[in-house]
Amino acid sequence: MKGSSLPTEPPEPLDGGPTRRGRPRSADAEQAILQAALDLLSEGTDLGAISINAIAARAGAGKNTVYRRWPNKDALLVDALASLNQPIPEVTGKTVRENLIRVLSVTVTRLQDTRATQIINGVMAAGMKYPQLRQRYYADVIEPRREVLRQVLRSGIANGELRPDIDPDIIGSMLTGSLILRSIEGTVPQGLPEEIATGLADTILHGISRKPD
Amino acid sequence: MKGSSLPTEPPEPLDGGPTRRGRPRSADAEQAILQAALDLLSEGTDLGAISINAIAARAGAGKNTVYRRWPNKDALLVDALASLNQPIPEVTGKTVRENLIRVLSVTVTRLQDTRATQIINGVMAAGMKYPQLRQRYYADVIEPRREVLRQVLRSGIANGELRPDIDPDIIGSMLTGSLILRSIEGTVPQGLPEEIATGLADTILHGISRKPD
DNA sequence: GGATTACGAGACCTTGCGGTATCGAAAACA
DNA sequence: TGTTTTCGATACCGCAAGGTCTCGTAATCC
Repeated sequence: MKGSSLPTEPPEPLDGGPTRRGRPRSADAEQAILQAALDLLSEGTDLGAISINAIAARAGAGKNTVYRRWPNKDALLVDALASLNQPIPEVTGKTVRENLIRVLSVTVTRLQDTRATQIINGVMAAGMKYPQLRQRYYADVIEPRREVLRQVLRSGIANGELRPDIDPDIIGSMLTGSLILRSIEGTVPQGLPEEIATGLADTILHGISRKPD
Repeated sequence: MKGSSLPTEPPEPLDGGPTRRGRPRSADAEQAILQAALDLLSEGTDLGAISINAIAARAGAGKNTVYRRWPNKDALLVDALASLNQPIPEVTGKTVRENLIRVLSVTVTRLQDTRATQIINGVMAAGMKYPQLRQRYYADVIEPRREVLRQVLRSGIANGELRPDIDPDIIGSMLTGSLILRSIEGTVPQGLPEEIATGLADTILHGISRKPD
């Protein structure tokens, strides 16, 4: 199991010499293959069960065309997931509450998309079998968003809106953990993302205790 | 893929007639097989990659001995997971805070056990490939504990300790979701379970906003 | 046109799986 | 002792996967 983008990859110059002799590689085929892999992922098939045959067939490509670009299945899946990157939410609100709601709304919206949740579960399912894949998904998709969340909390501490003794990591894990858990369980709340985000934000901001003493 | 404990299972009487003719089945072998399955699970291998061959070899048993007891791999894994059941925490505290800390402490302790977390991740990884297994794990292990948590919260609402407008399900998902998420990420906090539980409980009870206005 | 490379399709090989069958030995009962 | 059942081990079957190779064809450069 070798990763992609290793220096030892002769069959993927595509850029080195400006002069290529024969028929050029089809960028369309490349995209079709990546898209087919994501399609299969989003259908809930677990990672181990996705076959190169199926990907090639779905993409209308030959297995040859796949293996000319990626050395093995792992590398292909890693690249497919990497192409999922989505814009990170901007936090331009005035208050921590506003920013929390904004960030959480994006996450809720994302999780309400069946395709996305299936892929998330699939990646979780990758377990140790595809450690690179999971690692990369975390680094590329999860972590940047959690960092935004942490940043919101830290700035809240800095400007005095939040208690200074809280741990942004823990708060972040409570907020996103709640959503991730419900995603895993298949019980993602289906209301308006803003309302759900608002509920979470207000809960974590003000707590659940009746007496604010 | 058939489940276990179906009525249609002739090759597992073991109790019916008090008189069995030949050599009796070895209870040791049965335990060894279940234990071997759990061992492999706890080593992080994902469920799909655990083979009957490996289980039998690890248990020092023949495949025959396995298939004489379980009709197929699914049934064996389901039984293996079922043998993991642990006592549900009792909630005998006076206040919601006490009970929350107690319940969460048990969960933290459990997640701090590498073996348990590996198995949890493995079950998550089962995804749609072994729906029965995941279903049963949820029903037998996860759900009873979440129900205890919900009960604590509901009683807190009933006796006025908690605001009446909160949703116990959401609060529960924030608390356990935080821990599950960190378990998945491999960043389970390693301090004293009581301290970690206390931190979570107080956070959710009093919120993070500075001014309790 | 000729050389070269990529194309889709699919045959092909090896590997490993779940599951079955067969082996001789061991443990119980009659 | 003889019968029956289970034991561990292993050969075997059918299947599906990853990966390689070979087709005839299409696109690009010289």
